[in-house]
Amino acid sequence: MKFPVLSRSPLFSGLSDAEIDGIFESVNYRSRSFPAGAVVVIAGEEISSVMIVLSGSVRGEMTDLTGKTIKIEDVYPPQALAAAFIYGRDARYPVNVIANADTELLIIGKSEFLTLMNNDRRLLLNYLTAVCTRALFLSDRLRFLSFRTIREKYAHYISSLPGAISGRVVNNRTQQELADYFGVTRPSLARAVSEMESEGLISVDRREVRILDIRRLSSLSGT
Amino acid sequence: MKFPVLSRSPLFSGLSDAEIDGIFESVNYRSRSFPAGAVVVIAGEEISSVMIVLSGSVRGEMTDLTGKTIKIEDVYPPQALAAAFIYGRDARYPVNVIANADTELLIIGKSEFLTLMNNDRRLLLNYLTAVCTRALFLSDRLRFLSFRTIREKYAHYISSLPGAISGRVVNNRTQQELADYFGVTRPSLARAVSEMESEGLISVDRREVRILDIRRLSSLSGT
DNA sequence: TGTAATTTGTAACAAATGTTACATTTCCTC
DNA sequence: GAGGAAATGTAACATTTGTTACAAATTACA
Repeated sequence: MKFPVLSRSPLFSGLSDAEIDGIFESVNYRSRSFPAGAVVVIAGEEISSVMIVLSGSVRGEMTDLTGKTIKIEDVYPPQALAAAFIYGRDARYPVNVIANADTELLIIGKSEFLTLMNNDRRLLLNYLTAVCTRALFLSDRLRFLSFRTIREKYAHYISSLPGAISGRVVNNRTQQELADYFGVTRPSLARAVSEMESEGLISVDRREVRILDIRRLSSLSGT
Repeated sequence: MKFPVLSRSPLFSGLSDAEIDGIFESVNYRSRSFPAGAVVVIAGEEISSVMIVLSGSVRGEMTDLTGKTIKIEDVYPPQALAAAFIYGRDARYPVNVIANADTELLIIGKSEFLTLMNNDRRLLLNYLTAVCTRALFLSDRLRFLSFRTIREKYAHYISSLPGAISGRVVNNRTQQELADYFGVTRPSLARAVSEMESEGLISVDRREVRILDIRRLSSLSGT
């Protein structure tokens, strides 16, 4: 295979190795190597192609006006860069992308990739699944972040777990995980939960949470 | 035309009326009418088709455990319901959907619609553009909501406006709009901005904001 | 089963934001 | 230019969350 790593890429899932190879016979592509530390793309640059990490890894980084940087996330093979944004209106990279190590990228033009999807229904569905799943994820995160108080977030979270109607749910996340998910600190979450418990809204035993006062609990998550 | 309203749908943009009609000759679809107040879908229901509002309108609504509802948004013709979520893994409607008035919906199966996109590159690009643009929007909102303080949000917002490097930007939003965008109250935003001004970080004159102390301003938006 | 690592509970204080209310300024339209 | 609407500035106080620190409980696993 030309790019063996692609056989475990969700984008090419369902395609045989031979089929993947076949694609790269017919399509225009190029690969580029970047030494460790090299700038791959600059934030604000137009997204004109699909870029897939073949080896090494890259990181997304934000730069403020003084040049200080904040790392956002790492991208490893065989993931694509900013996959969910590619075909957006005036799509631009939201962050700088820097090579963590010696890295090789596979680059396919947007329009070329569109043709590929047009020709292979599986590829199309794979990409659509990736983008839509990302939108679902972002939308879900947004919902929790837009609740004002921690009580609201927690009430909503508990209410959305399976079994909420029966009044008994199982929460399989640690306080820390949940706090990160909500975008708050762990002690603040613990305090909010413990207050709700002492007010008789819920009762918590390990991972099991019982909903004692549905009405008051709900009046938190709905305003 | 069978569904004249579709000619001004972004999803069918670039297609002639005759072409749109042609599509509905060949594809399996159905339309359903709902009287005002009828439940169109229930939150959690699997998304199995593309649903486009042809006439009337529907609203997304969340229900808490006691049955109290919160309106999320209205969907008018010729918009589709939960368009960005359709092909997501285990995609389900995030909210209840209720008809505001007598409403007619055009319903096309997911797989049927996939075939349509497979057969028409313009349709495919239109849909991809819609989904990716939505992902960009959600990601942008998320960025601002995940900054802890209002100062951070504001500093980041100002820094992202064109002209920030020159130290002089134009903010075309009202305080109220910006406060909503940040998910905070207007007086709180006003206070934060006025404090930053009195500390010599920025100076504000109407819509023009001057960045006076880049270093300290940046130390806010990056941690 | 015992021990170390992880997770949770809690407290006191600081910081940030929300709430409410009202005065002032700017903008729009006639 | 006058008048009303919209937007902004500001203040006092309540509420919420963050921060830091430490003890207790639980879990993982040797």
